[in-house]
Amino acid sequence: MATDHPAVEVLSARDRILHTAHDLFYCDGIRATGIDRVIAESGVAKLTFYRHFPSKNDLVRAYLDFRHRRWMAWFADTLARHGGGPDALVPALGEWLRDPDYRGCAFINTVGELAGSFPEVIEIARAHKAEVTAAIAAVLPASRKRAGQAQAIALAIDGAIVRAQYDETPEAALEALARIVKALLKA
Amino acid sequence: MATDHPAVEVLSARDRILHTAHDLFYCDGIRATGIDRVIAESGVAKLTFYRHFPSKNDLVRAYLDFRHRRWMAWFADTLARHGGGPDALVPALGEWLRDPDYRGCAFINTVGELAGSFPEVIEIARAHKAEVTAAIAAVLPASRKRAGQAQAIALAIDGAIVRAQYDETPEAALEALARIVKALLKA
DNA sequence: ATGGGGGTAGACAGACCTGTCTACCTGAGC
DNA sequence: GCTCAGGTAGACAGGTCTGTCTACCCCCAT
Repeated sequence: MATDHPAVEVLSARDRILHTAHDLFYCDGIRATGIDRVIAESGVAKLTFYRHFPSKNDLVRAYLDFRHRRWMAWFADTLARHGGGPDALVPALGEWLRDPDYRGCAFINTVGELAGSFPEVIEIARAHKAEVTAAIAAVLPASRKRAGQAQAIALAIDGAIVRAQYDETPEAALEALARIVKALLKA
Repeated sequence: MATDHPAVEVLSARDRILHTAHDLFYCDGIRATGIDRVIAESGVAKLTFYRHFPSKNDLVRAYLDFRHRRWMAWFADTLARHGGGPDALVPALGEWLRDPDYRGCAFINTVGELAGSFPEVIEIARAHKAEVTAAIAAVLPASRKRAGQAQAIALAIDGAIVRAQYDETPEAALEALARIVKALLKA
């Protein structure tokens, strides 16, 4: 998930805010990150910030949208790099889970944090996961069971994502995930 | 997960605080719940609160410990009610995921919310999940593969827990979980 | 009967939160 | 040359957060 962006100076104010917010929200959590900090670290004036994002919730929406695009592109690319078949799934995920900046799934974390006060994030997460499931289905062999298999693998991936967040290393999660994928595709 | 407690009046101040904090933390999130609200809703004086829990993090620790005991007891009981074998797993989980007050796993949510500022919750979550995995292993048939199967099922359960949090109903998650459990135990 | 442990009520400090507002600057297009 | 869109800097309001502190009270065991 290391996606290099162009040097900060060439980005528009809006993009600088969005990149900064992404990094802070993903790493520290949304509630833990004050608007003031986003403003300070993106090197923008307060008025400029509020012109682009009238409220913090607008920024949260933009953050999740940005994250969604970036993650889907990374996922498609990484699956392709690993051959684009069913065997690409676990190694591709492994790259992410082993990233030192890994902090879990932005959507799962945001739902856990904000669903109570900002329920719209639930729908956003559901839409994201539906696209992930479709991307998984696309690498599975065509068969009557493909949709069900993709659902089950997507669920197991969510489990691996969460487990890698509190285990000391992601290896056990990857091993369990591999076992599940293998059992599902054999059945 | 509906565990009825004795009438509020007979509880000690500490227990009243703990029950109130549990309900608010679990339902609304920890950061979203101010100490003042816990104090007001548990009907206790501020000084009393701070005598029992010198800081909010102490309350968080107590909340997770309380939740852990309550959940493990509920899980053991519910597995037993469903026959205590491998086939008890999905129906037992189903009872939880279908509970109208269901809001996901307290430990997963807390890690997502607080890991950045209070890393101790990661260890607490890991210890909780290790006990859950042991409880799962206890209902599986003895075999060379039992430990690995229990790990994989525990991971799939985490996935189902998360998925049921953002899906409109938990049924798809339960179906996918059942498919995974079946495939793993056949293999 | 009296001393003290544990409780109540609530003011207060100081930090941080989101969001508004004023005043000024700069550079590109007309 | 002037206008104006879009930027900067930062004071300010009003709320909420955690945590401290004073002052009082009540019940029970010594």
